[in-house]
Amino acid sequence: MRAASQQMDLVFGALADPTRRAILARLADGEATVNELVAPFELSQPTISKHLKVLEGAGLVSRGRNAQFRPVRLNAKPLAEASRWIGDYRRFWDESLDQLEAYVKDLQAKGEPS
Amino acid sequence: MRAASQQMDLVFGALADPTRRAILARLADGEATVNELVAPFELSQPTISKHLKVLEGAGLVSRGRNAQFRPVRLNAKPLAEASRWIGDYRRFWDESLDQLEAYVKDLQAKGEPS
DNA sequence: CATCTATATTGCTAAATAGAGATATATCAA
DNA sequence: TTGATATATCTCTATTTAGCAATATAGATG
Repeated sequence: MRAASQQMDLVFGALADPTRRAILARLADGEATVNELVAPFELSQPTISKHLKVLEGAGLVSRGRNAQFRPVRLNAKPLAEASRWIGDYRRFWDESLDQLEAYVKDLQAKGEPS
Repeated sequence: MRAASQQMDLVFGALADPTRRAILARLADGEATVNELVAPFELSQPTISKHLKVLEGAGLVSRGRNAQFRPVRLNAKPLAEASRWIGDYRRFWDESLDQLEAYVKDLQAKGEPS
């Protein structure tokens, strides 16, 4: 099994490209053929196929078979891991520092809240 | 102002490297000097400095000044954006397939385009 | 079979990246 | 001032990446 950290490298690396994020956004509306994914971009078909390979390597899409089509569908599971990783930093952004300090003091004073 | 999409390229690109993720994890415990960040790795100081530049370019860390030290501290705000982006896909992983299908059917019943 | 369509693969180039060692700069301390 | 420490910058190399055009393959259809 691939180390979790390597998997994160692949997932975040895949998300680092705007074309690939746009492909995922498109796939959120349902599966698509490669040509359907090529259409909105001014990029060649081989280039999109390469992006799809990166997404597939990260586990973010999977491919089917339907005659000469290889429909692409979203597989969001790896995003759950990525979300969890980022979530560990939530306390650093969703409260101002003062509020965070107050919150921590409140925790210490009262015990476990929601 | 930098386009939001470019900012995401930088943030996800920064997170795609395990050394940089480890640096952020370390900074969650408080600010650190460059040498303190070098110590846990078998990487040279210039290499860590380069990673810090990438993190700074993504807005994920900021630098202070204290004598000859340039303390590095976490700036998690850009992670909020990244989290929001990923969050748009939450419904694809935090519900069972049956529930997802029900959700899609519900959308279709309400006339939401696919 | 011949051909058309969908997609993958190959081979290339240019640019970006991670890493190193050497050296420069800035500040402190004696 | 001299030297020590912290960090940045320069220059180089190897690897990876995004992109393209050309070509190969797989399946449908005339």
